[in-house]
Amino acid sequence: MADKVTIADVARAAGVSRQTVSNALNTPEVVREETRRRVLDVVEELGYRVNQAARQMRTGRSRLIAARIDPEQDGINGSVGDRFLHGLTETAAREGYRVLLYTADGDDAETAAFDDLLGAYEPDAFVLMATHHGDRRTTWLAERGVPFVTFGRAWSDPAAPHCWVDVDGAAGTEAATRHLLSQGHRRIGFLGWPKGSGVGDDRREGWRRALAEVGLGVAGLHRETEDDVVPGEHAARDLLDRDPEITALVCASDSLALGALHVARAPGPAWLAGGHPHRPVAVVGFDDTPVARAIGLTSVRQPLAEVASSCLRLLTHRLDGGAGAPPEYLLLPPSLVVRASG
Amino acid sequence: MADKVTIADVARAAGVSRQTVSNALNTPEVVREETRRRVLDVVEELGYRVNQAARQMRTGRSRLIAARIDPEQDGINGSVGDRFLHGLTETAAREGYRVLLYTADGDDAETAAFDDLLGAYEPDAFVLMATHHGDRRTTWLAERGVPFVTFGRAWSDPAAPHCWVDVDGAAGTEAATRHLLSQGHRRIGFLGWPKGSGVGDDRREGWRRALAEVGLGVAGLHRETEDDVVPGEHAARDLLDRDPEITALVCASDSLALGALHVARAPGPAWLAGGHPHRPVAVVGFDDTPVARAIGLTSVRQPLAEVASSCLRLLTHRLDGGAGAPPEYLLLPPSLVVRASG
DNA sequence: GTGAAAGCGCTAACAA
DNA sequence: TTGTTAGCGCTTTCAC
Repeated sequence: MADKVTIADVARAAGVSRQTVSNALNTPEVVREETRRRVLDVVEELGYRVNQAARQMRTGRSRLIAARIDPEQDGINGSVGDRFLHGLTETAAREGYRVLLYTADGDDAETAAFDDLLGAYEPDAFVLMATHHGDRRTTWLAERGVPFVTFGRAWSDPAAPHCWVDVDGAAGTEAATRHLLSQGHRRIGFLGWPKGSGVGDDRREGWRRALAEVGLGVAGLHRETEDDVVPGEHAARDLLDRDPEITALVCASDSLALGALHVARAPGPAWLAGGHPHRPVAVVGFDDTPVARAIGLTSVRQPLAEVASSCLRLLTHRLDGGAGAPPEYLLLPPSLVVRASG
Repeated sequence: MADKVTIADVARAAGVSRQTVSNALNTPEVVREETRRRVLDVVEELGYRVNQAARQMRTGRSRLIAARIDPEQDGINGSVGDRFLHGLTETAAREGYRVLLYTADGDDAETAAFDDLLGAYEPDAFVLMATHHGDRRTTWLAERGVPFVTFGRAWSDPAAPHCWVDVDGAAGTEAATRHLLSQGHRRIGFLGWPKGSGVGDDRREGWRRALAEVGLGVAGLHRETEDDVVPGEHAARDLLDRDPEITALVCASDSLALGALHVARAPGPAWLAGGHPHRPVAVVGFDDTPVARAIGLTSVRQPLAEVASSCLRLLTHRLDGGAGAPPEYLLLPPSLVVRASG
């Protein structure tokens, strides 16, 4: 283990007091240029680094940001969270923060994790993913005045009572639908999640809007189901069977889109488990997961690195600057990645 | 922010000294049963949690384990690291540790990250992934006496100079090859990475072994290439074009396997970008990524949750118990997930 | 079995 | 502009 260099060692070597070293590092403008240089040189030379634990005891700030790592659900959508986490870790490091991981299954388990973490490691803030209606996590944190941002808007309270960053899902499905319209498709279905989920309703809305813009209705053109491959396949089959005119499907996720592809391709490739010959139908997914890339699925891509850096920016702004300022929020545009499937 | 409950609050409420509270929590056997009960009741009641920063200052232990989060490479293989990280976080929490994330691009950047982290947050240990020949990270840590485990054996020094957990890749490809043999395939090719990578050579060896066991040679039956879809496709085409008798391919990764599938299926599904009609060939991948599941690719699965928990067990054993004990290591068996592709 | 004292490394407040 | 003092919450040491 490398021998620990403390602020006292630096002070001694530079011939100043410990406090001056601290000032040179944390409040440089208060130290004379020459002194500052000398101190920083010694810091460099000795390889001194401030000890977080000691600093935390004094300042009450840990420079730790806590984030949950999801169990991969179906493994397809899971990649979204992982890309986000990566972006968060990178941006955080640049701002002098580190990401602390935790797991939790459900809102209540997660608030319990908050409690644990705050008691022990005292993270300065939390970054939450996948906000939803009636999210108990945000109220728990807000009640206790713990700083946090969410990836996902404040669905329950659109008046934005907390910081959030989100991607405009409706704009994504709208772009997807317009793309299909421009390809000549006139009867375009939608595969989504049961009503009541903010994200799902938002994505359906974009599709509806794009059709409405060209005077098309949506009656009988959509199905709602659980977000997984097999349910997606069933829903797609049902939809296509009942309406022979449908030539394209917009899906709320790549999982659903993959299910749709199982029935939408003619002839279905035999090795695509459960594939049944059907008529050719264009399919667009959502999230641009590795699976979409692998199978040539057109998909709506979320700018996850940008979402992550924005989350961190809002957070540091709040942490380092005005804690009293009104919460900020940010809606980022997605992009459409066009591939062979549509 | 929840008001902080300190050990002094607990001591006061329980009518004992601070020290007794500390003992009741950390050295229960030294406190009288009755006192211990009373203290623990108050701890519960007040929601007291030891402050890590303060404890760390005293003990020098942070109960933090640092691990790298990878940028998703091609997005396919990336899922391995993410599943591993998840397992690590879950097991760590059960053992009273938390996972601290960092990113780094290359060995040298990673050792720089070690230096930063050790100076500032003082993680108790590191968990490294993807060890390789001449790994500068392990020597850096070993030289400084920093505890660590690796997911991936000590390739450079098989005498096991450090703790590691790995999956028996050769056993995986051997099982895959045997499976294909049992299906009647007699001429089975291999798609892998350039020689010299520990993992790649290991996986090729399993295939070779399985063929040797039934008296088959490997001359002209393998290709080495970069671990990505397009190179995999080219290599597969080359191999299949030159040897018309090959009816099955074992691949060192799902990325390569996906590339192979682009040429191995007849007729290639049109929406699989770049697909060219070819004769039908069975394909087996490695890692059982979400992509494998999505496209029905038979693949070798690594028990990542078990790898993660084993890593943590070796680590805590070393951390809490004998730091002087010889390094332990563990080779876990993979399993074959059979799907439509082979 | 329990309590008092000391100090880990740092920085806020104040004094020089 | 620089130095001194104090104390964050905890546990190790030693006295009782």
